[in-house]
Amino acid sequence: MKEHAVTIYDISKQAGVSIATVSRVLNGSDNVSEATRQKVLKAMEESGYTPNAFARGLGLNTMKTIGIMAADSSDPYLAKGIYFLEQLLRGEGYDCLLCCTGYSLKNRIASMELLITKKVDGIILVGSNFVYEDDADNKYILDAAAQVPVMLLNAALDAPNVYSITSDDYTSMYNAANMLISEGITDILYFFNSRSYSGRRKEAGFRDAMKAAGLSTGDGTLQFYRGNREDVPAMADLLEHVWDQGHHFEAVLASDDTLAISALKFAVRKGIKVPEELSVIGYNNSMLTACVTPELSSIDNRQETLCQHLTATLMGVLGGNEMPKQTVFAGELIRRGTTR
Amino acid sequence: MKEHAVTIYDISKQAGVSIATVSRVLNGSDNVSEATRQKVLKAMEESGYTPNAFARGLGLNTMKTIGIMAADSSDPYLAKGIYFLEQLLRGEGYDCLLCCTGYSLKNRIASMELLITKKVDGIILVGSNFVYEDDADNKYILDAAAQVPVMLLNAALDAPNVYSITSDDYTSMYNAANMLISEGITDILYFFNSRSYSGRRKEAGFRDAMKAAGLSTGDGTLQFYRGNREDVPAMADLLEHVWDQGHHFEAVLASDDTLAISALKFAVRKGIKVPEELSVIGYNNSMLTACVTPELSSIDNRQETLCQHLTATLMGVLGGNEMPKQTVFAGELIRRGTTR
DNA sequence: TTGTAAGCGTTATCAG
DNA sequence: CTGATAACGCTTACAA
Repeated sequence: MKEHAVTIYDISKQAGVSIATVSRVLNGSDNVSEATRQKVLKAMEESGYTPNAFARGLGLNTMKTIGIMAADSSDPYLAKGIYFLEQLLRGEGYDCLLCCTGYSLKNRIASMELLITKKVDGIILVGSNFVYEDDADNKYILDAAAQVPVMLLNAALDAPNVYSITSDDYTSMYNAANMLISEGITDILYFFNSRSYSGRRKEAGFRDAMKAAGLSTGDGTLQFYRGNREDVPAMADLLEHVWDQGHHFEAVLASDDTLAISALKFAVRKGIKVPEELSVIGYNNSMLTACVTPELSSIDNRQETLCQHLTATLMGVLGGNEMPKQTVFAGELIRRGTTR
Repeated sequence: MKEHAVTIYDISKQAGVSIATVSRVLNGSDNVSEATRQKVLKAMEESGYTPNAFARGLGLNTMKTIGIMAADSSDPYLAKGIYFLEQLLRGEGYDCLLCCTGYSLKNRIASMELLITKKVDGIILVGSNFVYEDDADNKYILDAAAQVPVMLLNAALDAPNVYSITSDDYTSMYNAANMLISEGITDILYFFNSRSYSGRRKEAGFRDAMKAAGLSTGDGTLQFYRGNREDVPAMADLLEHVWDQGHHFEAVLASDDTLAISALKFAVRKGIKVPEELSVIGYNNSMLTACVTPELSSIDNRQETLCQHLTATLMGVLGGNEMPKQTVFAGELIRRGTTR
């Protein structure tokens, strides 16, 4: 199982040329006569030669690899992003080194260093939770950016060699709240589970829409869920608790489809009719929207578009071009059965 | 941004020792006096030295990387597997190169070769869809196994240097069907969307349970869904169509949670009560089970356990130990609200 | 305990 | 168009 691997020397011998020539045909150089090229190609074919990626990496100082970091690659939303990115990058000839970092900063710093050590050509941070509120905590991003370009999917940070691609979460949430308000709904519960960069943008959008309509956002209008991100029943419990405390609401505007799904579960428990008595809007427009009845209205943040743009930008940067530091795409509310 | 990288030579000079010594402290060799070790460590610290991974890879012929292949890393079930594996492998000091191959054999062969070319230390195929019914189609796995160990998560293939870790899908499905039958349910619809290795095992389990009970599995008892794996409404359409054709059923036994969810959607459309008039059982025990009301009964195939075992086995193989070629774990039906 | 020097398999720079 | 030959940065016998 470990025969002596065939190298460029073997090929050069077998084809009766120098290793330089072999290397040339390997890299598609023009300066090779068709005759020799064929000789070399034939030798490669016959001996089943595969160039050694490490040696090549050493020479070229790259192995065409991009590091992808995500808190949890099984989170449906992040998983989609990773999937799109992997496909796109592969199309550009790059492989992806995946790093699931969890949510602890310490872990993230370690992962970042590891990727740098492995000499990836660029790093993509998938998910807004990588950008912290406290600037000091974002130092690890700047440090990495000193070595390789860092791309932020769904988060923004203004720093040298970091590029941000985001959906306009603020406006999306503002518009969604506004739509509810324009239907005469005033008791809106804002349900969220993250204070990440985009989490804060969303929240601001909601608050501003309420303020613009002269509505209060006091006492329990915003509910933060801090438990497990997959535990839908626990989320429903929280809503039930709020309701039982006497805080009734006519709509739930959630920062995530999972939270919105839990509102539906809550409604069933309480016998509240959706959407007649309760409107529900989620975020991310994930496959979960189709899993429930009625189907969930949700804000689509155009992940695939963001990923395409991110990849194109990264390729531009790696190609030595000047690229836009921040790009923002508009989101869109997809209306389904949980809104009137 | 591209200062001449600091190498082992710089350190050796700065510490006043040879590069061999530097290399020794780098690799934690015993044969270094504490005094010199400190000198070297200090030099490294001061100059912010990071060993070049490519050079090291060239010398050691490994970069401690495992290739992970999956059809679609955003499929919730596969995503979970990838997540567990990545965590476990990182714990062992390995990084993961992710390859989303889709379902076409051609693509898979290419991805496989690519991973081999990049000189990964092992390859993990996540998902039973990598093992085809026609043995000739599995040649790409054997070819890869000639170079590096290949691990199969949830699929089995008997070949040199390939190791299979599976859940006993046959028995799980057999038992689930049996449970329904023992409750007096005879009109069971088996709803599936894959003819992969584990897909075939599940189907066989269902068929055998029916046969053992003297029940027929003719005319439409098994329904194959061939559309998009996320399109729940389309799945519900199929069930509705079957029902409207006059084939009524008292239970849906699904090969996947998504399919089971669609049965719930179908039931709501038709006003059929679950579980009183219709029992539903899914497979994978994913987070989807908690998203619906009533919550979905589902078969847990112990992904995390499988992943742990897979990782341990792979580490054993890489360590040169003899390891079991095939391991089977039992699954378990988690009963929730969609079964009586 | 430490140093010298020979790889590891490419790429790239020069001459020819 | 082609061939020597020097990097690339590290590991590892083999000497000392």
